[in-house]
Amino acid sequence: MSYTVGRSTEVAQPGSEKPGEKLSLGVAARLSRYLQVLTQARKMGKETISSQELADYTHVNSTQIRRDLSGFGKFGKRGVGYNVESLVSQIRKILRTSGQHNIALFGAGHLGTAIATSDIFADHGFRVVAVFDVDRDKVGSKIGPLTVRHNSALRDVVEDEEIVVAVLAVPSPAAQILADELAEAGVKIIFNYSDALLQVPPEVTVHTSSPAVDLLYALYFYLT
Amino acid sequence: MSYTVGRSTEVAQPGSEKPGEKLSLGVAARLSRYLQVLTQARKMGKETISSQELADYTHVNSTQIRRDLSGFGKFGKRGVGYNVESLVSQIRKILRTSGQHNIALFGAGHLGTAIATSDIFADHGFRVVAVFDVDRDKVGSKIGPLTVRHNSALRDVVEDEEIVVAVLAVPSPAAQILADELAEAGVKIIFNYSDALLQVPPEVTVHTSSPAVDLLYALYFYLT
DNA sequence: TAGATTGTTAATCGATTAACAATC
DNA sequence: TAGATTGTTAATCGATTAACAATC
Repeated sequence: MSYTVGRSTEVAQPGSEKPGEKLSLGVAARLSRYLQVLTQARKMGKETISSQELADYTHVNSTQIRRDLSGFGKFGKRGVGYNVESLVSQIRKILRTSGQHNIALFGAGHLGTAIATSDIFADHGFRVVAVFDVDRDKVGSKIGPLTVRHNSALRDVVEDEEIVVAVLAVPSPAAQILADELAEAGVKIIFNYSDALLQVPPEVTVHTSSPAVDLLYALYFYLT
Repeated sequence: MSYTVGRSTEVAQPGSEKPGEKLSLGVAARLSRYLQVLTQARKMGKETISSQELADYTHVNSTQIRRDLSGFGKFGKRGVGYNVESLVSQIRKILRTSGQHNIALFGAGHLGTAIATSDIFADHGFRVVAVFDVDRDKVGSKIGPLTVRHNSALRDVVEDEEIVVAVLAVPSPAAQILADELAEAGVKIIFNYSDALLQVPPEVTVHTSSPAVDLLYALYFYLT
């Protein structure tokens, strides 16, 4: 941790987040959120967007949005707003996620099929390159352009395709075993759709999807 | 809505979040997060949990967790931790979401089927009471115990079942039309799985699921 | 008792916001 | 030019954390 040095010697530049420094959790979370709305807006053919519009969709204060963005450069045009297309690529650059990322999907049931055939991941530069299942009846069948493989091929595929992200759409009892194998194989991020509480080594990050909890949160603000 | 009264007459008690006051966004979000982990832990048969364990799973600082909780009462036992079962019900009480809530699901495709047959919602007190689709081939078929109905029955069902929450697992082009009808029918919370940017009246809250954006966020911290 | 973990304090740090000049 | 919206300041507020006594 050496930012004491960075701080003291650094001269603040006009648009001045220090490029070497990690974004704070809050900033990274908000930038991701802007990106979500911008991607949707782009898909709907919107060309420019104001900080106020972004605020309406994200529920983040408009001043904060302008502040977050202006830390990295002057992306907007006064009196007009931000160009959607260019802001998308700027934020992706800031989040260092401009490239394509290969992901492996586990579980070829309803949820797995829904994920593999939707473009929610594709829109953000993620490509599902392999689908796995343990059910011999499913192995060999097709989901879109992909052929379902057996879990036992996991290790090879993760290596060959340089897979960093795995998505688990499997029943809870299967999730922990799979998490162990994935960590072992070198996967760094596990996106968990099951309700298992996964134990993983420190270098692996687990993100558990929990729509019901998001709903509880929304419901609280409706009820009060 | 009568908490103005509650506010002015209230005297701050020892563990003293004023019961009449709304939680801040941050506190409500964190409490929801604890609830998620606690629910998983309970399912796995865990009886007590320490603030440190909760911190490991939620990535929230353990001091903050103790602080958040102690604002509402003394729920823990020194030297032991928190009782999982009782903490779940305490937090649900604080979030005022102890009851059962009926939800309507739109879209009987792969995603809709996955949602209807999983217990991710049921575990948190949400019950899917109706599934809708526009496809005449699907209408009348069964998903678990539920019969798929045509969207045209929306209004009646929302009224009869007092539905406040709708989940949209439909293609993007259908989402906005549905959102309009739902707002009209009195639904207050729309959980959107499509990538449409929904316009709704101010009394309606939209929450758009975006796993890819969550992944981008996780990826940023892996890459840096 | 000894060890563990809570509840709480006090100090710091970062997030948030209103306001407005700059400028498209 | 007139209207709109950004970029930025300055002031406030709430979140975060380390530390430790209380106590199970």
